[in-house]
Amino acid sequence: MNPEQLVIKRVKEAVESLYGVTPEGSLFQTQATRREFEGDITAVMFPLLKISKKTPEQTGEEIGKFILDHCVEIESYNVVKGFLNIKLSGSYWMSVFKLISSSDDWGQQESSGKTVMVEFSSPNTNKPLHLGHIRNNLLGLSVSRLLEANGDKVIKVNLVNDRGIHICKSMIAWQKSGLNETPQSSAMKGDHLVGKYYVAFNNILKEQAEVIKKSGVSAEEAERSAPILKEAQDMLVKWEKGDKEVVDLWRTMNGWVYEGFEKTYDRLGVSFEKTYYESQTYLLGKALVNEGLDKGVFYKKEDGSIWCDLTSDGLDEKLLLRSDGTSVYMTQDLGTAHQRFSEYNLNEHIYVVGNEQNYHFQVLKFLLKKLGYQWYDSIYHLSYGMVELPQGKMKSREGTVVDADDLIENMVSTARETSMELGKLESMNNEDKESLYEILGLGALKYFIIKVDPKKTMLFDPKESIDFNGNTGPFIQYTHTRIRSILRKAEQQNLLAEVTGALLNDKEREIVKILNIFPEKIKEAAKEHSPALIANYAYELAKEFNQYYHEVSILKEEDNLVKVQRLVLIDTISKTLRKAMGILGITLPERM
RNA sequence: GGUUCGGUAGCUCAGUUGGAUAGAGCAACAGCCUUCUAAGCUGUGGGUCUUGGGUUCGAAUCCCAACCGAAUCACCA
Repeated sequence: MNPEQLVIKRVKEAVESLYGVTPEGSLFQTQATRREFEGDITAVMFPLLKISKKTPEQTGEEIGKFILDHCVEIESYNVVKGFLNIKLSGSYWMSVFKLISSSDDWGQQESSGKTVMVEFSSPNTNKPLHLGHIRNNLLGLSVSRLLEANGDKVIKVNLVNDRGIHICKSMIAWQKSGLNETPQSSAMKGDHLVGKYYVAFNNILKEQAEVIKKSGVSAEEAERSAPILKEAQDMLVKWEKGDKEVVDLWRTMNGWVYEGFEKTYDRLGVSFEKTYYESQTYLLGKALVNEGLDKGVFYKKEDGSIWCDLTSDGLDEKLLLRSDGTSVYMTQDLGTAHQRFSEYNLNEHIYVVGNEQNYHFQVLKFLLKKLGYQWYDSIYHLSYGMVELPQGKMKSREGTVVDADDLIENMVSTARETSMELGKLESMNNEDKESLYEILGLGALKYFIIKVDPKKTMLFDPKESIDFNGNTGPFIQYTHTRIRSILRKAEQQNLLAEVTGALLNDKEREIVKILNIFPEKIKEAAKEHSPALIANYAYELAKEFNQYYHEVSILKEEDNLVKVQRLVLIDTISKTLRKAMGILGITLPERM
């Protein structure tokens, strides 16, 4: 039984026996005892005063004495103001320790029977991934793993925006260059090559607009009437008609982008069970709109466009089909949601999408509700904040966008430099070294981003991100290597790790307490959809171990029973760290 | 203007059923390596938890209002 549950049960028994009443459960409140006081669990007396009709101190004393006399699990108690601090017995904690250390996958929850779809990444195919996408991908990945740890079946999906005017822009610029560049001929990663032409398009557009502006029209009007934009629009029309030449080029250039994305995904450790392409889904949803029209929840304007009036819900009117009958973004999202809920038996559908689309998802849920689909409430928009730089927002026009591949490369280089400075890897071959730098660089990047609450706008300071000290991924990785190093030496000495029942000291007891809350932490984090909670947990555990490491010696401990039991403890810590960091997609190395 | 989300140490962030003297990291300063890996540990300084009301035995946390900041409210996606 959990310490909290145990204490609540015992306090309840005490209240019943002492005061002859059975109060409602909400009156029993516990919390972990603060460090400055002696004890493990603290029962709060204030809510019980109306029953005891005594002062907080007297109530605490009476209940404390009662449970001390009647329960073997309680070792001692003390009362401070209205707080009854209860210290549980060594044998109680020993039984907890045995339970945890004997688990082969501590923290993992049993199957919930739930199926959850997580959509994330969702890139456009006209330019490479940037820092914002990294936050999206890391969140999607870690939330997926978190839910799996929580016992859910997770289906990771990607919805690639592979069609539209933006990709036509890259195509036009590529055609106009006449260079026939390919990733092979240019030795560029495919997504970067296509991105280069997207930039080229915008440069030509700007030039043309400048010229037109001289004839006295506004800057906006000038851009709109630039010939190259017309060409892109014409190309989109051709694409929609299935023009062979255009479609072929579109396929080729998108193919380059996918090859490039694949490399970035691989490096990040991101994968999907299924990838959807907008070119195949953008017509979905029209039937649903007609359905809504029939049901009278949507309406048609004189020009033929179809809308939904959400003003009574505090929102605006929303367009669902254009007057020419073509669909908009929302139409497609209605369609894909419907398709997915029909195809899979989903208990939840999570969309990892930036908070600039909060309104969109709010509307989406209202529309589905109006259409009468019960599952509208199973949609969860995991809305995350923007990533800002010290100089402010990333702006592609000002060239302040942090490219994903560059960033990863920088982090790995920093790991390489730091490792070489410290010089602890002489015995390692080059291949192993390189893969270690990869693990460290990516660990630093991932942890840096995941540790902050998803919904908060976060600041990405490059200087801070390459600091591998303090609350960072490499700190936790380092902690792990320390443990592994001890365990390797223990193996060489043929020491058998074993729970011997040797008395746990204060620090060890503290560590067992932290290990013990890991399953709860996973449940809580899953409920909140927040991998950040797991990151903070891993940090707390790692910090606790490092203090322990400095306090006691493990291999030099003279009492063999204590020594071999400590090996079990640190092994359990290392496994728990691996589990926690594994949820975040971070690998813990054997040495560094 | 409407909607949504934020405001905690110089900086970046924890603090989630309301609980004791609000915690970490970075930066600054002072210590600790013939020792199981110093990417570590210990200590010092640093706070009107944006402001003002309210509820409560008790509020960073809940309610109301104001202020500041972000996003969004397209026949774009």
